[in-house]
Amino acid sequence: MKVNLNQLKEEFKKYLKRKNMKITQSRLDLIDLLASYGKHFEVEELVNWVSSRTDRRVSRSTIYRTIKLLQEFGAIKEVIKQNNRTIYEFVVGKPHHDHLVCVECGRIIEFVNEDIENLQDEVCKEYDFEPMNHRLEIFGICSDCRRKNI
Amino acid sequence: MKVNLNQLKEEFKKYLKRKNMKITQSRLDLIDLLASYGKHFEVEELVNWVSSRTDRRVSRSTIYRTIKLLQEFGAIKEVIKQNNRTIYEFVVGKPHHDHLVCVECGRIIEFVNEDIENLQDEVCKEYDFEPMNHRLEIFGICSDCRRKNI
DNA sequence: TATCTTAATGAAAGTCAATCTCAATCAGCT
DNA sequence: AGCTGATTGAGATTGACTTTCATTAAGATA
Repeated sequence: MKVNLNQLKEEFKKYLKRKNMKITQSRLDLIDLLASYGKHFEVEELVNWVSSRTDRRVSRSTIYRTIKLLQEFGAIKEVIKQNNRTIYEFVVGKPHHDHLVCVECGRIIEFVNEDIENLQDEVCKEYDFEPMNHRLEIFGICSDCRRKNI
Repeated sequence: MKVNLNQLKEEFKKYLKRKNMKITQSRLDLIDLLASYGKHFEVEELVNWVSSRTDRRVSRSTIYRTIKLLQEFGAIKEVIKQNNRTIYEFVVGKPHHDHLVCVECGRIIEFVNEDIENLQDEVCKEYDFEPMNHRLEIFGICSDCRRKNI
């Protein structure tokens, strides 16, 4: 999936201006870093990865703060919440999808299902509820782990 | 929704025996307490509530340990994970359902939708994934809060 | 029923993700 | 270039949850 990073950053700059926030190097760097990380991540994992790079140093505090900001902006999402851990995903350029999570090996399988999305919208209408986002996690055992357990 | 508490406790006793665990007063008490609490709860909330009762004292540790046990047994479920908080529900005697969560007032609306369940099963088959449980949270603004904001 | 073995319990300490504090720094307006 | 207020980083703090370990209780056995 190709993401136009420059375009994304321009939109983020506009977003920051709208909120009277400043366009800082750390914030723009974090977008590059996240885009190049290219997989599901936990914040502490990202903190370690970023601090291991000599070219771009961003503190733990700023990473946490920027993650929150990028979430509001819509570039990343909390996709799995399990065992006091939060797994995020950089979602720019990806269609909405949900996740199968193997409780044995931790494998994460993404799936797209329009029908489920539509049914959710219907439910929301029924309850006069305005959805902002949602998270569907299906926990279970993946095929590999089932084979191993036989 | 009527729950046959005695029957539930008998099943729980069998479950404990199967696992070579002991049938203790605290464990049985917790089932009564949860059944009488009758709403979504957080563990700390439960700890406070239980410790405010003079008739049944159960320690924080035991509550946490028993909550985990009852989850494995299937009597309670983690239904909402948000902001480092976990909201549980006593699910005995209730059909499977999912939740709309108002991010403004915290209201939780339960809904049942067979079609969504069936589609999830199809997705799992497609990926040869054996589902154990799932959680669908739809975050948004409820009708009351939208009215207030106008 | 008394004894014995082992699991369960409670209190307190520990863990860990996440947030907060505050002095120093930087963005960006004038 | 100077000014103002937002941002940053380092470390302290919070809060949910877990672990430790000495004491207690379950429940099997005699």
